[in-house]
Amino acid sequence: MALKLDARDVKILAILQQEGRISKSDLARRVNLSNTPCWERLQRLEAAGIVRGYGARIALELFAEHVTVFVTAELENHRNEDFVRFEDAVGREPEIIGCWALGGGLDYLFQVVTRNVTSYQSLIDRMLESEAGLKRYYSYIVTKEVKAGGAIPVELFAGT
Amino acid sequence: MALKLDARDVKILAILQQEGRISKSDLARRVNLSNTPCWERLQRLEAAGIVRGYGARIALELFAEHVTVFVTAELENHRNEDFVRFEDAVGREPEIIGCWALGGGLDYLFQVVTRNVTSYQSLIDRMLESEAGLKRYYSYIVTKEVKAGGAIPVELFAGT
DNA sequence: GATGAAACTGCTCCAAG
DNA sequence: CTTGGAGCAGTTTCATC
Repeated sequence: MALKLDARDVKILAILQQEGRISKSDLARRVNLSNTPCWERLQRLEAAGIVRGYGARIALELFAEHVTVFVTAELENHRNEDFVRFEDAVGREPEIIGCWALGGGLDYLFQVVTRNVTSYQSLIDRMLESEAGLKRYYSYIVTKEVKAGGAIPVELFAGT
Repeated sequence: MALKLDARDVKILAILQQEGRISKSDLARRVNLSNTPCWERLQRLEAAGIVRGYGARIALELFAEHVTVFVTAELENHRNEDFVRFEDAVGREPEIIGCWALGGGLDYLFQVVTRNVTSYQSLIDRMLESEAGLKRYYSYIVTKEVKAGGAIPVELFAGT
């Protein structure tokens, strides 16, 4: 690991995950530090890339019909270049908002957010016709988001 | 849908998803608006709950060993109260950072971030022994995050 | 919608303990 | 690590076009 974090650093991360636009003086108060050292800690965390950036959480359901689909994928071949090609294809599709390589029988799981099942099917057709190397896939349509944007439980990793 | 958004609102959302801590005057410049009307739009978006909040993106891999696991779950029973009980159990576990109800044969998919496979197994044991109603599950260990924290492609939903 | 400005709050850096 | 503060930048509200 690049950096050793103490409990205060971890608390800073936990707060920022939930309240990314908190003012730095409020943040300092929340971790029982004065302004300056808290600011320096945050600088270090950002410089080290541990805080990768900040983003707004958007409630898409409030202004647009859409579908979320999880897809398990198996590739035709399993040479290194096949994985690279598939991952490039995934990177080029903005509707694929997450993708994970898996151990075991399946190669990948990815998450699609798109307008409707028709546009979902277009995406899959594009993946099949391109050189992505997708062999078999299975689609799981999401009917309800039970828990989303759940923060990483950074507290679990304090002092590791 | 609660609110009608025009192309500028959507652009504001797209920018805020990626740069949640951008200053409001910079944001105004980016959408070719002056300070005041841009600020009013953002107020409306936040008040309507479309901007749900802001959060830092954390690079956990830079400071802690951890495992990510996706789990498909099937419940013992399928009465309304069974779903409620399971979803409550999910809500109580901070290591479960995402959970989606699925159409088709499987009931749920959820995502776990935890220290190691031992702590993952503890979580599953806890779910099995509790009244969550978990019958069958399958674990997919993540070996690589190919694409994560991918923003919702809000541009797709402009003018809907 | 644009502009300009006033009053305020917060940020960044620095000095001194 | 603390406090205090100087100078600056960003925020929010207002009045005017």
